[in-house]
Amino acid sequence: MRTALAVIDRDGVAGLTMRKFGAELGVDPMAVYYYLPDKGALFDAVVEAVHDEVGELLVEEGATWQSLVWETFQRTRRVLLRHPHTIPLVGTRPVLSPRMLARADRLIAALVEVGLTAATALNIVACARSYTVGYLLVEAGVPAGPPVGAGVADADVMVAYPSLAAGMAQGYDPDRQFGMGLRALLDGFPAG
Amino acid sequence: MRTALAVIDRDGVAGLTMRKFGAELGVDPMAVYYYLPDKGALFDAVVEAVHDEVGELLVEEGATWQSLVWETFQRTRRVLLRHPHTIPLVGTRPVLSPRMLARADRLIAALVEVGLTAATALNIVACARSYTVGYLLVEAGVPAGPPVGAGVADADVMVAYPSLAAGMAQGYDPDRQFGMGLRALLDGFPAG
DNA sequence: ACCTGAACACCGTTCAAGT
DNA sequence: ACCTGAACACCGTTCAAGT
Repeated sequence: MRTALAVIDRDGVAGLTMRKFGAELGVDPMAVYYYLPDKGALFDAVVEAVHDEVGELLVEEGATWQSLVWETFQRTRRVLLRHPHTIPLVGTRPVLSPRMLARADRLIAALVEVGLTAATALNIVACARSYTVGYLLVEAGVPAGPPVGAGVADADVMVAYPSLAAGMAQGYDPDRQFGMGLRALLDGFPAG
Repeated sequence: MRTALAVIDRDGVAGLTMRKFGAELGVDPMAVYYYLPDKGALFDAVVEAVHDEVGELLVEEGATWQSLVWETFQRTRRVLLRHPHTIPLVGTRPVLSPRMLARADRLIAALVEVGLTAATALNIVACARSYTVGYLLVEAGVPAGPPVGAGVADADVMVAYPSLAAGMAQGYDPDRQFGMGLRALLDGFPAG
């Protein structure tokens, strides 16, 4: 699976071919089908490998549910930025493997331990996860299918779309913007 | 483009083939290339058609920035639920057409009119959009590539993952959960 | 048990040719 | 200007066959 992830990082998800994957493993392309039922299983394995890279939080003294959720999804973002081609896969393929479920279970358990109900914890995690994946998709996601055509020149934006231009005037800081949204989501939740 | 969207709604994005698209139009499959440079352009046109369906808000007396953003993304969700196969496309292909930019510009302008700075308006819209797309991706998104394998039976979840099971005990209401997260995002934003 | 290789039914895209 | 059809270089997957 490290091989599959490496191929995706290098060539994109369209570049991960059953044939190429076999070749990369130094094996007949079709040998892969002995271990994996189809290409979807290969994708799911890659998604799981990415989640493994996020790893698990250890709950420190004085942790709050806000700090746990914040740290979890900041880490998630950092990992996804290292594997931008996998973002559509991660957002799109619900992997329900035992390892994945166990990890989710431990996160919910940790949040319950610091005072949340299980139902609230699940709500917050689901929303924060949606926000994170959605944000990464537009921040760093590589378009599905062929590349997108050229956009619009900056000068055009300034004159034709004044409000947009005004909003963008002081630049765009993804780190800061992602953090603002995640912070807002946590601060605004009727949970504490 | 209505034809292309209809094909995607029926057969999924993998089912929208340049060849099938031509056939559906009653024309030689390759005739499409006279009008569109490649398949990416076809995807972008579909994304634009979906955004057109969301339409535009009219700003009523007494509107706040919260009510405008709320209404915008509730509508976006409703439209995406009608075209679930397009969600990965919408989340993934940044269409910067004049029509799209003009619509974004008018939304920002409306938010400035009710008291936000342009920069803040852009931040909020970007975050709310990320949240919405991310949420829909897991709520209704159809996995990229081949279908995902079978998950885990409910009974297994109960015994092996107790915290997860406790959180899910009172059921899952996507409408309510989506609304909670969007509300939290708006309430928590340091903007008012 | 594990791998091979031919074959099937497709793709997106190019390009010379038609009207 | 607009459309056709053959061709190219690929795909994922199946399956009989090898060791």
